[in-house]
Amino acid sequence: MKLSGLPVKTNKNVRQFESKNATLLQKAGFIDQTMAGVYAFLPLGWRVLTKIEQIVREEMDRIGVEVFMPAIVPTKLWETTGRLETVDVLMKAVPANASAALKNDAEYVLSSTHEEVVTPLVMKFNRSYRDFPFAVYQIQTKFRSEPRAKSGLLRCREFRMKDLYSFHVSEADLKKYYEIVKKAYLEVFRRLGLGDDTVVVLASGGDFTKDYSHEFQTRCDTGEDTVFRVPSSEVAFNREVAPAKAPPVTYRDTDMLPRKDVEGKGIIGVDELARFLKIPVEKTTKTLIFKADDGQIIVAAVRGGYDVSEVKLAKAAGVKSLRLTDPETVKQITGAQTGYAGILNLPDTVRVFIDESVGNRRNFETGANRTDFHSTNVNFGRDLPEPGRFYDIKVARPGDLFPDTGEPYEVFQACEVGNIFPLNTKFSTAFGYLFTDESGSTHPVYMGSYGIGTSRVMGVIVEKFSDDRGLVWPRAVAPFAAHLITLKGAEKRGAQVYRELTDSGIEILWDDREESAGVKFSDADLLGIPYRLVVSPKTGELVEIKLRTSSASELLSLGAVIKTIKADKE
RNA sequence: CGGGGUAUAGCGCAGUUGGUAGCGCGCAUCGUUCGGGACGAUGAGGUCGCCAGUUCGAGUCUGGCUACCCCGACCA
Repeated sequence: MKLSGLPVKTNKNVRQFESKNATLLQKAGFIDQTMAGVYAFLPLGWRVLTKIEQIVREEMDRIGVEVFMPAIVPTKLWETTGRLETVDVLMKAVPANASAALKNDAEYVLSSTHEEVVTPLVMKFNRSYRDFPFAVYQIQTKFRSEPRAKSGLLRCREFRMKDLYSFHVSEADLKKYYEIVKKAYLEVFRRLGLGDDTVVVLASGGDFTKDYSHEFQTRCDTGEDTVFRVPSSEVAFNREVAPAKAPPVTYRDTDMLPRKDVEGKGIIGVDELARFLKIPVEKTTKTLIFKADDGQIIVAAVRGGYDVSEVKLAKAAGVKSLRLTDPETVKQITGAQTGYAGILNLPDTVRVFIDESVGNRRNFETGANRTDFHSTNVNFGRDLPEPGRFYDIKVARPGDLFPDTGEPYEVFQACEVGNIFPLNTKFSTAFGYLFTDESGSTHPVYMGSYGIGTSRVMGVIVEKFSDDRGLVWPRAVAPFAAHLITLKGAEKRGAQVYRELTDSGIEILWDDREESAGVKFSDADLLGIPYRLVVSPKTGELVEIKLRTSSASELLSLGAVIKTIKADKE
């Protein structure tokens, strides 16, 4: 392809965004922002995305069959599963004006995922145990009304995703296939050049399952997830579910001191409180009061500096969901206004969950359950009974220990590039998808769903591989294998080299513009194509070849250049 | 959803106490350059986000809205 033919130019002066991918991809003319979280893919960007998706397609074709489902679907399907009301990023398409409404006043869901489409689809055809297992996948545009789109391609409202759905007669068969998908995904990320930095992470199963789901997380400082990896094993957790043991407190109190109730009006929040009481934060206790979906009141306490994990707390309490209670309920339960809740003198009617980080401390602080007052030098066994058991209901933080082995976690930021879910029978039950077994009786179908965010992967690759001069594409996803620059005085030779390279099957981008050498070189760096070839009056019958990742170039014959580039293919 | 910032030429930005709008890049024409974002000359290009208001007069002041960017997500 000739660069002069591209209807897109690089832009020397684009705005600096926080994320490299947003800045560089726009500077190099790979994408263009239409609105927050919505981008047009320009010729070079589209080629990259297509390459990423082709790799995904090749690996998915080994374990499933490609289909293409609609993006706008009837709201009824989402009513059937109850998710029309619960998925908080779901968007609708509605008539834009009165005359459109007059002709067709229907509302449609803009799909954010396709369980609601694929389940009724495949149940039309597959009802016998003989039809199972099977899996279908698609690569498609998805819509999610993110409250805050950000970081270029990493968090979009409209984005590209590969979604695979599998169907099974038993949970055991689903689990077997689930492991096959896991392997296929790791192969995808290896081929995309992300293999060394992508780990399988245990995450919350959400509504679908009590078990963990699995996320594929790529190390990336711009990523929004925090991964807690156990150094001595392959186990890693998303922060939201990482089991955590707090490190021992660092202050040393040996004797119990007399308990004091200290007036501290308006002192709310552990940092302010610790300063006010002149005690370390780790001596304070944070107490939160929740109401479960079934109405029961749940009091949760963690050591100061920690946050309560609603996911862990809900699991420990055996409830579906939790919400912080309103100030009036707080007052009823603690007898104090919001801000002074503690674990002393709580009524028997509430369930109390005390995190293990609260234990093993002498003379700690807790809210006095009395407006304006905080209790200090509190001790279990004296001021309140030793709890029957301590829980793990805190959000893990760096420095925490993996409870099973006691070793500190390795903690890093990462970006979720893939996610696999055992759906079990949630959707088959909602849609009444039953299969008939050998004996003629019917059972719900077991399902799994598996996603890879292909446009997000493109952003992650930029975050990881770019440098201060521009993009650096791994060979497998680069828009072209080589970038040919012809300098003034070598136009004829350049055209000949271009033709021969093209004929040899190498994907080549030819900068045939009448620009200065400097512009061409810096654009070549910016576009980040793996090989740079230069033909100039100086190179004669030879061609200069240089890797984007290296500063050393060499002069080779055209034949040797072709050989070198071809030999490097994956 | 809460907080902060921004909105002026295709892009990035400046614009003083309110007085009729500017720079750089890019674009067009000509000339000189040509292995690391070259230079000179000339030129085109703007309802200053939208709606109200104050004023003789608003890019500038006031109110409202919208969009974009950043930070934070009920933390007792």
